[in-house]
Amino acid sequence: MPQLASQQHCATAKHHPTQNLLLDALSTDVQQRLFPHLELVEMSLGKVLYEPGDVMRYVYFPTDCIVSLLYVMENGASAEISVVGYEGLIGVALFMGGESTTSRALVQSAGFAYRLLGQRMKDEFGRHGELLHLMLRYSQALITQMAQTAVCNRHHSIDQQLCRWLLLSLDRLKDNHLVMTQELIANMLGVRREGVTEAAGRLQRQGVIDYSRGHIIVTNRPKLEQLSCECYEVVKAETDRLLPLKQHEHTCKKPVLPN
Amino acid sequence: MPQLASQQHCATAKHHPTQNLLLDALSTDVQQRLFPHLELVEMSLGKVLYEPGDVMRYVYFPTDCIVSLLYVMENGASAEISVVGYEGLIGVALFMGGESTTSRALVQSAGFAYRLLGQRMKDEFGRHGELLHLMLRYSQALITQMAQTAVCNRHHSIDQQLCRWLLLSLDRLKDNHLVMTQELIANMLGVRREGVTEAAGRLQRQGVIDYSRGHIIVTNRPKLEQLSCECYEVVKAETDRLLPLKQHEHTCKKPVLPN
DNA sequence: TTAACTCTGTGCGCCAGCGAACATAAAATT
DNA sequence: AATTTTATGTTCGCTGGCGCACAGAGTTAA
Repeated sequence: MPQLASQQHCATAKHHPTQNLLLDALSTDVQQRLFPHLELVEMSLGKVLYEPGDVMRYVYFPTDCIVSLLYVMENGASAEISVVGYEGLIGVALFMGGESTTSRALVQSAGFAYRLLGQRMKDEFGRHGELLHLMLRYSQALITQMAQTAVCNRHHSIDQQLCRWLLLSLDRLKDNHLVMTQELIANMLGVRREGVTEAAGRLQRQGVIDYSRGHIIVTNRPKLEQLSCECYEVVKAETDRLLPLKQHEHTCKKPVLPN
Repeated sequence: MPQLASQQHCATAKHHPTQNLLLDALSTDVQQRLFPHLELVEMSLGKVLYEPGDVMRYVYFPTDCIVSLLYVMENGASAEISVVGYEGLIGVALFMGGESTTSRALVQSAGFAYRLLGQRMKDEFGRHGELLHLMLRYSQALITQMAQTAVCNRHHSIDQQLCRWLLLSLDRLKDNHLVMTQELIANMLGVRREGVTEAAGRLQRQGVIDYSRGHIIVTNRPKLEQLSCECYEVVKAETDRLLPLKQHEHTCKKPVLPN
């Protein structure tokens, strides 16, 4: 009964490594070697994957969660450096060689991820480099995102940055629905909560988003993109260039996508 | 006459690849394969190594110049993402796999660098990976610098940022003397020229620096470090951790170094 | 139902940094 | 020596974002 088997497969395949774009982009050869070593883990909101200086043991490949890399200053204030979802991985420091970073990795939107022992990944690098080259390209995309975050922090208004941030998050979610308080967004952007309240209020009045108590729904994505600064588009374009694998429509995504 | 030979060596070795810390850190084995392919090039102030999107052919290993990686926005405003001197290289995108970046590389302080054809570098990667691993570690240090730039742009005053910037530049120079107009510093920091004038004035009055028409001399480095935000120290500490090779005192450097 | 708590809204005074306009002063050019 | 160019200094009004304080309003717990 292949039909039933298939169904069963579908059931267990509610989670599958290929839901992560990087894992999906690998050749079946590499996949077959690697996938047996992947471990599905639940990523609950607020979970800390690593703290600054922690020696990382695993790299994480999100399937449907979002993780923020953020830096926490001495006085406790914080700023998000970059954001990672099903298109990427957490833990580049493991193969970059540093083993740890100065930032903290925090689950920003709950879901799941596959994790892989750092050593296994390095072992695979030795084989013939396909995995390594993919990881490096992803790293460059991440670098681009960090660079643009720096630019955005310097030059753009909270309103623009909120738009950028919403778009980045949206791209990593299945639908237009974001579970996130203004307080948390403020932490990510490194601004006051009140600033986010005002910016969000303006977006609401313009009919771009709908929100209440920790739930944000984007109702007009084209407008959101228009209101955002160039930073979102720069990062997106460069990421697409570096990792031309995004065809794979994540799930039932984007009822309101342009182009 | 080894004495004379040594002298002569010194003369031609006014420029030598090992003046770059990364090249210096390689095993003699790798050095012997690589150095013959290095080409000494002059890096004049304002020279552009690459523009956003340019396909890079060479990687550059500075010996005594400083290069800024900066992003130029649609409206022409700019922001420095990171800064590279004799401790690093320009062109990580070449081996990361992207071949190009969204940023521009601009010579900020004139001097020299050795350049290497990208393909040669990749060829060496295949041999046994020592070069690759070093490059990756450096890349992570660069990532740290970018991340911290983002944080700094968000949270710190122009005064603090100027201190950070001066320290970063100073670390890459032979002496305490910086050739740089306030206008250019403003471009790097992504702020107004007037803002830099005021901040520099305050530093001058505090006896930390001495400047006039494009020349800045740091007279009290400890004070400068004290006035800087944490960002400088974070980057420095992490870079030292990732690349423990800096022993090699560049030249006649740091008459006013603490610790 | 009441009470405690969490999330959002709003108003205040404050200040860093902006943009613009202009002043001085030190090179560089003639 | 006179003139132009380049670098720095200063002022002024404006505004975005900050810190603070507090007021609803929705949610959860008792």
